[in-house]
Amino acid sequence: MDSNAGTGDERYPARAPSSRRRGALGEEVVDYLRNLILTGALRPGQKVDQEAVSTALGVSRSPIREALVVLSREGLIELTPRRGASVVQLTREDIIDHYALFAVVAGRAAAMAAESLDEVRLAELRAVHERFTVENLENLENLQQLNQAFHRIINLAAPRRTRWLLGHLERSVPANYFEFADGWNRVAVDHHLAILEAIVAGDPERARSAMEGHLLESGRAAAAQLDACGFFDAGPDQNT
Amino acid sequence: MDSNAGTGDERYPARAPSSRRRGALGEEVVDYLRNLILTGALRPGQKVDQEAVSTALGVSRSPIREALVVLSREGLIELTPRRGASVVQLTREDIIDHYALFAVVAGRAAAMAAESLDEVRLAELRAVHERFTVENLENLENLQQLNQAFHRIINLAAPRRTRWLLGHLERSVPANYFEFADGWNRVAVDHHLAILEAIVAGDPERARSAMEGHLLESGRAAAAQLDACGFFDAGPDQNT
DNA sequence: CGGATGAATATTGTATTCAAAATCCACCGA
DNA sequence: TCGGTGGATTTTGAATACAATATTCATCCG
Repeated sequence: MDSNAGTGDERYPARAPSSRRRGALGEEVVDYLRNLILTGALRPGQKVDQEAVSTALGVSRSPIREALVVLSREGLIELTPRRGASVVQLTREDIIDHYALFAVVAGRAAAMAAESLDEVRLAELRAVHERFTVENLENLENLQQLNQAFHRIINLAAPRRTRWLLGHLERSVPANYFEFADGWNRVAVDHHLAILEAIVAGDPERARSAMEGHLLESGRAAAAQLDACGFFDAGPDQNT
Repeated sequence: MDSNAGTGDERYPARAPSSRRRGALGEEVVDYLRNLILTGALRPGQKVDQEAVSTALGVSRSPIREALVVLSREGLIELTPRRGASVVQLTREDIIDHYALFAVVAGRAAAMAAESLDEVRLAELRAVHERFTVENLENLENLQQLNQAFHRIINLAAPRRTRWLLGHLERSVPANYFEFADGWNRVAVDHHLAILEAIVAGDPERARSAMEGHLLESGRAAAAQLDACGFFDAGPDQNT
């Protein structure tokens, strides 16, 4: 079977202890596992072995368990008492639904932005959009950052709880990993422009529907991407 | 006085080890702490002492820590590395905002219910509403259960991710503890009726707006109740 | 030959221990 | 008197230890 008998496990790529300060080890593990799940490295249905993750990251099981609890709350893994954690099978419907939720919540934020953004923020928004427009389409890293910046400025107009929820919705879905492949950014630029104009015009309803449309489209795009990657059809791994 | 003299801490009421099976101690603690926070027993800003909770519940600190992580994700406490957990100060705006989010998400569920509920579910919904209408107004326990049942049936029409989010939104807010005081149930009955009729009529948009209106009103009612209880104005406790 | 049985093993959930950091407090000097 | 300083104490975050439950696998019985 395995050559690295006992400790190593190639399902869980090892990682340097990381420079992150003590006190956030749990968060570290959350990010690590979330990545593995959302990129498909951990197949749906597959069991998450605490010991294996522990040795892979070189930390004890305590932070691992913390991370598993968090991820179960995010809906990425299922935690069955005494039987451990297993990766949840995300379906196409889940993704579409998730983006639909994202749409209504972000729509709310956009509407508020149209009502309350001051000139400074508007200028920032314009600037970010401008850079987004001219950015080299190959530079995915940058595109993602600019996209996030655009949305973050808008979300600032929303009250605390809404911002909090948007943060959660943003993190717990494969989006970022695939969204900008293909010609999606072309479309996104148009969408962003429509949103920007509605906000500048101070028209809450138009901003809302522009944002909603944008995210519903994003959902379809993400689902298509994931589909192409075989994210869905690869049936649940039976190493339960 | 408590038997555990010396170690006991009256801020954290002791509790029987509970019959809950091993494997869910963390959840137990989550519920325990959430109750203390949402009922105002733990004041905003107050630090949560792991050791005290641990001895109060008679469990080790491991499940306590798990619970704290969960509650921080729910936005009820703030977790600062190396400095522990403290109760978040929920403002009136937070409550209103929270219900507004609840409104748009539940509105989505209601719209879907109007489109897809079958006769069996509709009958259930009618039955629950009927009981809700005639229930003795003094019996808060029952009213809450019927209210939840009503909403649960509707939410069943929504896809998985939406149901998941609704569950979270429902739990992490003081609502249940105060919502039905005063004459609120009178109003709720009317709202529910409007929602029910829209769903029966198969009119998604009407169902959505009825549900949204209901929850926005609920938010105002909850905020008013909490206000009357001094939930907001009692400034942050400085036992940081 | 197939399925039940039960000991051996592995993995989990919880408790306990340990080291680092933060907090507290008495003492000192200005 | 007041504020700063240094060490004792407390409290946290992580590692380890331990007990209970699941899982595995070889054996036995039909």
